[in-house]
Amino acid sequence: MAKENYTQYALLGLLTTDCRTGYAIKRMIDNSLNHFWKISYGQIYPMLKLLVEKGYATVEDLAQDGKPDKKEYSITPKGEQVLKDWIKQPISDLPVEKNEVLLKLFFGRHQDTVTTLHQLDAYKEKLIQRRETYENIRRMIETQSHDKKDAPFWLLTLDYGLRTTQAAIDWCTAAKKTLS
Amino acid sequence: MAKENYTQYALLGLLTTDCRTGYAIKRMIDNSLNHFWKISYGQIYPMLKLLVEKGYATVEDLAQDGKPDKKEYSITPKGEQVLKDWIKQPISDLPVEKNEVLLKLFFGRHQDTVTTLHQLDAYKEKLIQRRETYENIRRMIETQSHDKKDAPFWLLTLDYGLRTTQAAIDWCTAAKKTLS
DNA sequence: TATTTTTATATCAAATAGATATATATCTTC
DNA sequence: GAAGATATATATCTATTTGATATAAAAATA
Repeated sequence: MAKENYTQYALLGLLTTDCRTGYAIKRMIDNSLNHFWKISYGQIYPMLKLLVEKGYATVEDLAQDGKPDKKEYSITPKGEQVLKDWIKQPISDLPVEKNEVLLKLFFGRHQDTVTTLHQLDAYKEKLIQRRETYENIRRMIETQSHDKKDAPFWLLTLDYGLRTTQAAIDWCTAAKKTLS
Repeated sequence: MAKENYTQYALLGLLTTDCRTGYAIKRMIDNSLNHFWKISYGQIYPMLKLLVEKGYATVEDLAQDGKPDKKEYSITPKGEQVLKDWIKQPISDLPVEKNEVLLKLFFGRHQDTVTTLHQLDAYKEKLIQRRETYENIRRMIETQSHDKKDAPFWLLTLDYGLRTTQAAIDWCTAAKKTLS
């Protein structure tokens, strides 16, 4: 059986926001969905083409004087229906989240404790930075007066990122105590 | 630049435990490292071959009467050094953990609240099951008297899984309250 | 004016995910 | 005791994803 094609739905969903070009979609995902999604151009551009082929989106080729062409995409009613149908589908099984730090710690007996503690420090630092990023996104969403319809949902997903990141930070503190 | 080859290190690491066949490695990762790692046979078998080619492991072909051949792998001192060198490397940037439920919730305004609440229920249920699995693994590690050297590290990684899963469960509770 | 950053599209190689094929052994249930 | 299910074990294949690179012009900055 073929894998679920999440890319398709992510793009359709983003076309219902202000994102209309492949570049804008990439930026949006990297900046505002980065607590639960990522994507590459190698996924975006072929998929945008496919969406148009399937009639889920339309494209407007904007040839500007001198500038390179710009393609603005819009979701169609058919595309909106496909998006809604997917959203209401039962959720699939929980994915495994691969974590390099935990993989190293799992084999931690092969290393001296001091080095392991340094790595936990570095990990905690990165997590704290991530938490700050999330706080910034939250402030951005809360201050932007437009997008009133989307905002509550966006804040909920952010809260997920904040809570799980905080739990990971707390774990770092506890783990360091255990090891030293 | 080529991506870090974590598969290599995961296999070398597991060869320092009781796992000696591709099948045993797969089972171990699916059962005991499933809170932070996953792997496919398509990664395992070619990589085991490669480890032998590189001199990081040796293989013993056990042709049993009637039974299909069984290949038992052992890590070499060279392989152990490669493993240790990798473990001590600075950790890389935090990966993005893709989450289907959050992607749907992000586009939640396209759906009625009741359906969304049901999906949050289903998600919470899966998280609770996951937490139970982790508790079971913890009991297994704590009761098994062998592996005294590895046990403290394995319990630390489990604690990570328990804490972040609990945070996600708490988020479900809070999110449902917000939406209803 | 020169350099850097941002906007914008496109493609490629390597790695991963998930499924399937094959074959035997063992365990369970009728 | 036979049938069916589950566990052991290796191998391969396709689709998808990742991360990098190429290209080019506009806009911002120094």
